[in-house]
Amino acid sequence: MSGKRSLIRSGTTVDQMVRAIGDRIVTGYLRPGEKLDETSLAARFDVSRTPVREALGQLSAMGLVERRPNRGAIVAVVTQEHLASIFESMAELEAICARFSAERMTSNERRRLEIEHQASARMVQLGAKEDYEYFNHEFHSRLYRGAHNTHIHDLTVMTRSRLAPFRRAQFMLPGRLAKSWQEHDLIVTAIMRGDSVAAGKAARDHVSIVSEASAVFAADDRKPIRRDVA
Amino acid sequence: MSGKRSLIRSGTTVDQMVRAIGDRIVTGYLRPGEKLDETSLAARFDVSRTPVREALGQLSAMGLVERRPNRGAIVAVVTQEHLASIFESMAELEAICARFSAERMTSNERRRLEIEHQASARMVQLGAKEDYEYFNHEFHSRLYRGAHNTHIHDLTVMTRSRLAPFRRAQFMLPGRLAKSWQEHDLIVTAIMRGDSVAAGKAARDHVSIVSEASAVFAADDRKPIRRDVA
DNA sequence: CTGGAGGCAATTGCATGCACTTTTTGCCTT
DNA sequence: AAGGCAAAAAGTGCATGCAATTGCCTCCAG
Repeated sequence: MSGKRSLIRSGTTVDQMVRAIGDRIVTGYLRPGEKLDETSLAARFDVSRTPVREALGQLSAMGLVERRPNRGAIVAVVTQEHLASIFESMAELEAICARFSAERMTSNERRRLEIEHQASARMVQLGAKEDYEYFNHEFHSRLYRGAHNTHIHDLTVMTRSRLAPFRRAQFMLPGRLAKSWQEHDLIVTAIMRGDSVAAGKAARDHVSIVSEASAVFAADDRKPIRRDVA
Repeated sequence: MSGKRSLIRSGTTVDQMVRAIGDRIVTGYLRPGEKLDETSLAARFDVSRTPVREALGQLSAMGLVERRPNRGAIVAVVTQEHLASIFESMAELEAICARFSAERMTSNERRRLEIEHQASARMVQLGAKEDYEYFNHEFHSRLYRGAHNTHIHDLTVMTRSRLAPFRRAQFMLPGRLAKSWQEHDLIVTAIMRGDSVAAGKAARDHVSIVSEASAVFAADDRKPIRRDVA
């Protein structure tokens, strides 16, 4: 190989591959079921097959990629049933995070949560889906961190990444933006008054609704269209 | 390299390495902090460095191994704080599994759970720690499966494997065996009568107690003794 | 036309080689 | 004797090569 691959940020080549391929899966650019050819990927990213292979192995360990011995790797394909189980897990995990957050967030964390949440109200008014999506992501991350439990945090983030391809389109549903904000509001209120039970319930309900909203789109998502790899 | 490595069961070489190294970590044969030298491991298992590298990468993705770029891999070392967070997560996960189990187990599953649980009472009477440990493991696995949620199952099993090195010695504590059985009994009873709330609480409490029991030994566990790799 | 056997191309799996980074060792200076 | 520096040793990271497996295509028999 020749030219030093530029762009893509630091870390070892393997890490870059994990991020690069993982991103493409999580963002839905690579569809479930799509073939991940080592040679093409290597060529596409201008590296040898070795780091690509290692990356695929790690992604497989994370559940984003499915590997059939001697038969190549594909983007993990989840059955409707498995997807439901992930969503349900997500609801429970978020409930735990919210519950712990209500009990453990520092006053600083509570303040920030409230402020950012209020700020996101503006995005709703403007109907700025993209921006709200960002706020939404941040909002949930705050809950995960606010639980002050590293392992739960990791599990939750991991689970969220597995859902990412399926929940992307959720804010396309009319009125979903405002509803989402109101659901967040319930969570925030509960957390602010330290009501862990209410916070947990609100968070669980929130995810359940997202789950249903996403199910609408999941139906469309089962044509593993073959597109150029990258 | 020469002789076909025999023994260790099938799958690709990488999978074998993942299992072999993972087992040694989970069973405590390799201690947290211990260096995992690619070359030695490769020599020990009579394979080249490549599959060992891939295995280490996957184990790292699973959290069992820690990888410092250019500086080798070590068995993941968890701080007392992180360990506590894993135990706490475990308690929550088990609570979820027990709760779902109470709601969803088939009558067959309930029957088997009860039967095996009663059978394990005999191990307690005999003080057969090893045997009880096996029953214990099975018991919890039943709960995980009984939840009828693949993803929760996976998360829970994963989390359990991370705790394995630290909870090995729990049954060494005098009287722990009988106490453990009684705690199981609470869980079983609640599940049998479909009381999900009680089942969840009983499971959470059970793990919390194990957590404390293990903490006693965790203190001893911080001499990352260097022993021969395998 | 269907089903299957055989061979070929494509792709994976593992081994090896080389470059680069980190760590160690031994010498020199203060 | 302690500290620092430099060169060597060790070990990781990636590329490449080769054997083995799979999947496909063709061709032939029924």
